[in-house]
Amino acid sequence: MTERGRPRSFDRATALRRAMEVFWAQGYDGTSMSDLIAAMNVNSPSIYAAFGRKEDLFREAVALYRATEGGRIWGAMKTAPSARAAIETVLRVSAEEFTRPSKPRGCLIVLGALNADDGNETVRRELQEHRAENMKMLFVRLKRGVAERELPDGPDWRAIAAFYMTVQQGMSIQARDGASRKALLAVADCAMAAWDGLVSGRRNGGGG
Amino acid sequence: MTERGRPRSFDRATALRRAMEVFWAQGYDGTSMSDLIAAMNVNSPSIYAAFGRKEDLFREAVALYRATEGGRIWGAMKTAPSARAAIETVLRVSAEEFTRPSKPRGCLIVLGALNADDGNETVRRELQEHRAENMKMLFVRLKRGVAERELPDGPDWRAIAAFYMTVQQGMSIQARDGASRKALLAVADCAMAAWDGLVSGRRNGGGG
DNA sequence: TCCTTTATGTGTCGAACGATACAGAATATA
DNA sequence: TATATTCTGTATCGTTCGACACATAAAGGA
Repeated sequence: MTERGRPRSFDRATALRRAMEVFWAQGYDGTSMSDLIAAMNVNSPSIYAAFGRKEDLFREAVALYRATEGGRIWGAMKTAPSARAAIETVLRVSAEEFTRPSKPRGCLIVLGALNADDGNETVRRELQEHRAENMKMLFVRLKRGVAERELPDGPDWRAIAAFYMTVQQGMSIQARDGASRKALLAVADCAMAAWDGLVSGRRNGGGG
Repeated sequence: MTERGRPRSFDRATALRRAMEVFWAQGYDGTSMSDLIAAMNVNSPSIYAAFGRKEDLFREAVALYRATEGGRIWGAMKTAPSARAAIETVLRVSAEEFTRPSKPRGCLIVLGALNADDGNETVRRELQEHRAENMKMLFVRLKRGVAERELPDGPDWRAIAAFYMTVQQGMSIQARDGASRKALLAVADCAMAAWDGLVSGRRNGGGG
């Protein structure tokens, strides 16, 4: 009852990682089966046998991305000593991951499928749900800070979570456009400059 | 020497506007000639005769977008009474435009062509240049504030311009994901909460 | 009226798309 | 060795893609 039949001639994990990188660089629609065949170095019948349809392969690539890159970015949500440190770390690690040499720039979850096409509606909605989960994670971390008396109860924490999520997502576009790691870290610093004002409830400064 | 030949049976400006909306909603790659034929209510040979290739039509649609939507968003850069007001207005008008009912959500310049495909490299690079122009416009407005003694000379204005550009671009993704107008306006407010700290040179607040 | 010019609708081109049929090769089990 | 099972490479399916040939229709100018 071990493995019957002809053994697989390629390493499934390696092929999946290569597929992930292609999807990451070119998006779901922008990646053709020809691209995958070339990158994975596996012929199409073997791809279909091992991973199912293109949509299934993409889903598995997204899962791998979330387990690796995503883990590096969002891991701080659980390990950081404070809500503020958690958010700052997410932004700073994002800046680093989005500009890692020899890896695609930006985030697969953000850039993978933004526009609705004929056959990508399922995939697009799934990525959208992942983005919503990330924002929720941020919101929950802030509310935890409130519950633990680390943060005050006044501010609109949902709006603040949306703000930092917006910055983190915008960084993907900046990275795609060639922004340097240093530039993205500076953007993260600017975003954190809003923290004190947001926490203290002063939504707008009075400068002019 | 007036118009020779059979007159055009459709209104060119109307057809272009409809093409713009389809590109806006679905992106360059996500929009097929069939989609355009249906939306413009014009057969393909007439489209090619009036606008050239799909790429040319997209370029003209982008120009129309920049002249209309783009003008509403970025017009404040020249009319606002201060650099701060200019940026705040850009963000707030973006929030409104990106969530206008019966129009596609988000920004065509940001969402139109993010991923590299086979034949969209030119289009992608042009949108990227438009995004860079917008950031430069923001930067120039800030430097003008410095030159006019409205703003101090110390801060890293390039980083600050990149920050607000990142927020504005991130708002496109939020809008695509269904964020309400109110939510996006709150994000804009949060971004403006960073202003005083950024201008005064305190990059990070000390909270914790 | 006849000719030139321009636009239209039908139909279709070659290429690329995602997805498989099929026969043969390589393994475990009987 | 024989059989069942699984994977591999070749070749191709039907569809859709962007783009265009062609004949015809509708206008102005001679």
